[in-house]
Amino acid sequence: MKMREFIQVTQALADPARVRALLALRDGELCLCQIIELLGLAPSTVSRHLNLLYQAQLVQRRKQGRWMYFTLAGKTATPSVQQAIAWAAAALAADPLIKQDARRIKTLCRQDLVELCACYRPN
Amino acid sequence: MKMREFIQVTQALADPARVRALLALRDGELCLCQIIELLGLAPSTVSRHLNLLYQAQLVQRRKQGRWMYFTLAGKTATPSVQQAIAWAAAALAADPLIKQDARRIKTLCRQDLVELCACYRPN
DNA sequence: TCCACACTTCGTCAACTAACGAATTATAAC
DNA sequence: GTTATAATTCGTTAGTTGACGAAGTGTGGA
Repeated sequence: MKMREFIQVTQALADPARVRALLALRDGELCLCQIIELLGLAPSTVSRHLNLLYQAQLVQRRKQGRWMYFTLAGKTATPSVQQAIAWAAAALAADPLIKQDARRIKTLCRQDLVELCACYRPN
Repeated sequence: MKMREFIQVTQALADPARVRALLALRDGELCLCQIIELLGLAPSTVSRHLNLLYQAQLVQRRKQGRWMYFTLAGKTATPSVQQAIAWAAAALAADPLIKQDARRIKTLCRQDLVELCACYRPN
């Protein structure tokens, strides 16, 4: 790993919203709108955050219809990136906010995607 | 580790100069003036960088006379911090700049401290 | 006591970042 | 096609960061 990539990873991990989004993916794939709901930030802001995580190779993404799904970077990522994710997860395992997020994600996953996306829209 | 501490660590690691300074300490203690010489930055800048590393618990420091010595955080640090250092060292083991630094440090350590401090001072 | 000097703190400036909303793109439904 | 909508891009604004030099602090030597 070159310095440039290393800094990209550490910078990506140097923002609470991005770290929350990253660790929210531990239990599997999430749609962008679910992460928007979780973080409570503007869609454009969350989109930008996830793009930074993607640039840093920390997450993978796939587009399905109108939805963009994200997962943690798996075997495709370099060992250094995988270790970074493992470190973040271990370091923050006991963090109250992260634990609360984990609970909220379970609820979010039970909701219909169309309904969920509608709730952050300002009608 | 709480979110706040985690972000403090990732932010500290999100700057090339600070990462270089941190990894320069792998082979043992260094004086601030040696790190100034290594990085080629203004003393005030380097002092601030090392203070951020100290705040993040990544390094320890001790004052001896006029000199301030830094070492990597050892057993005093939390496991998460130790793992962060180990990750950074492993991830950047092959980085050209870090390898070059390691060579330069060997030279720096052979120089007299008084002489070395003198060479970054103007005239 | 005075000076030299290693380091730190402070003020300043330029560059970067995160947030938002508005406008745009792309896809699905009608 | 036309419309609705999930997501992205762009422009703006406020706050942060990294760099420097000048001034301040504290320690050791003359």
